[in-house]
Amino acid sequence: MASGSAARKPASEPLVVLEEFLPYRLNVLAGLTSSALAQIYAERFGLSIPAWRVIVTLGQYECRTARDMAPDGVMHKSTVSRAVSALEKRGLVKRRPNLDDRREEWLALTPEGRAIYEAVAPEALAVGERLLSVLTPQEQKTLSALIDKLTRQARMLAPQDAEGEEA
Amino acid sequence: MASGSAARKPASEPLVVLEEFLPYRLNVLAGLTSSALAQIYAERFGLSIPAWRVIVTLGQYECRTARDMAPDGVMHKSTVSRAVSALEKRGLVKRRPNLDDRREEWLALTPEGRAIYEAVAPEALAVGERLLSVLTPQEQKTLSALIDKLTRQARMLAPQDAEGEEA
DNA sequence: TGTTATTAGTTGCAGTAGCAACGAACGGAA
DNA sequence: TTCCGTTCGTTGCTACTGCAACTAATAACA
Repeated sequence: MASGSAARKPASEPLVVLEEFLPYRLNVLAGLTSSALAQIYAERFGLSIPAWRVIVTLGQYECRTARDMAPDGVMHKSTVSRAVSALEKRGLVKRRPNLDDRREEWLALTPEGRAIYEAVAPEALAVGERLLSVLTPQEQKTLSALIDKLTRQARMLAPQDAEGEEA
Repeated sequence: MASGSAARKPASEPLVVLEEFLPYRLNVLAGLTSSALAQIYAERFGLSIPAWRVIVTLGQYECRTARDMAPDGVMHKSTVSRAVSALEKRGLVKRRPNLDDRREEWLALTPEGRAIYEAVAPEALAVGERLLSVLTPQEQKTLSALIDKLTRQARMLAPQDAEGEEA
């Protein structure tokens, strides 16, 4: 009886309280920040998340694809491959064969690609700063250290590399 | 010239350093923890992430679907709908019409569903604890508070609700 | 040298996500 | 009651993701 009030009443022994479960909370937070960022690079520049990462990486260095783009297994190599293809098709990235090792190819931003980079990057940074603005500088340092610790540990617990999905 | 050494050399003015960019790091961490968790509920129990969330929520309360399952826009309602359908088909969740409002339906775990819940939950918790084991209790408290702060802020910056994707 | 293992990158396939449109049911106001 | 706006939930469509299999090139070793 009293069917209505049973809805939110906890069951006898809730083994996991989702709202307190760290992986869940991390995923919610990561998803929200992604949404905030996606507004910028997706809606306004037509970039997917992998494409955005490629652009930023190439804006930072001038490196080669796949393994360099996902050195820690953050992106799957097929993901990188497709992102690069798309960017090349749009004329934002250029491939150049590596004569020393013809399995791989050097990637670099074209002038158009760099223009986009220089337009997106500051806005993305601004979002990051707006996010962090609720933390004191000290808290930001602490957070950074905690994330590093957890990431190291998570890397040990995860299959071997792999990433993606949510939880 | 010296083409090889240019690969990792930073460009003149790297506007964004991906490895230091908070949204990126959050996503990497969240992805890694998801992978660790997925090993359990996906490979061993055949549950998708949304299904896992539904199971846990129903193990915690005895609530109704969709809006209750995603009160903060963490999951899209279509995602919840499909997860529930799949779980119902497997006999892990049962629907019961809500006579007070026939738009919605009450959901509850079946005995089989609860059995799975009681098998998965402790293992998932263990993964969470193993993750947190690299932090002191004090650090865990701090982290929790920081995540809360950031989540609140991110919720303000994100479109309106929405979630998903990565970055 | 030849043989085998490893690595960079691509692509077919299948599963899954979100969006948007839809139907059904409710609530409020005239 | 009727009409309009809102909400719960489902479903078609499309796009994306990861996996696994594959090619091509290199490395390691006998």
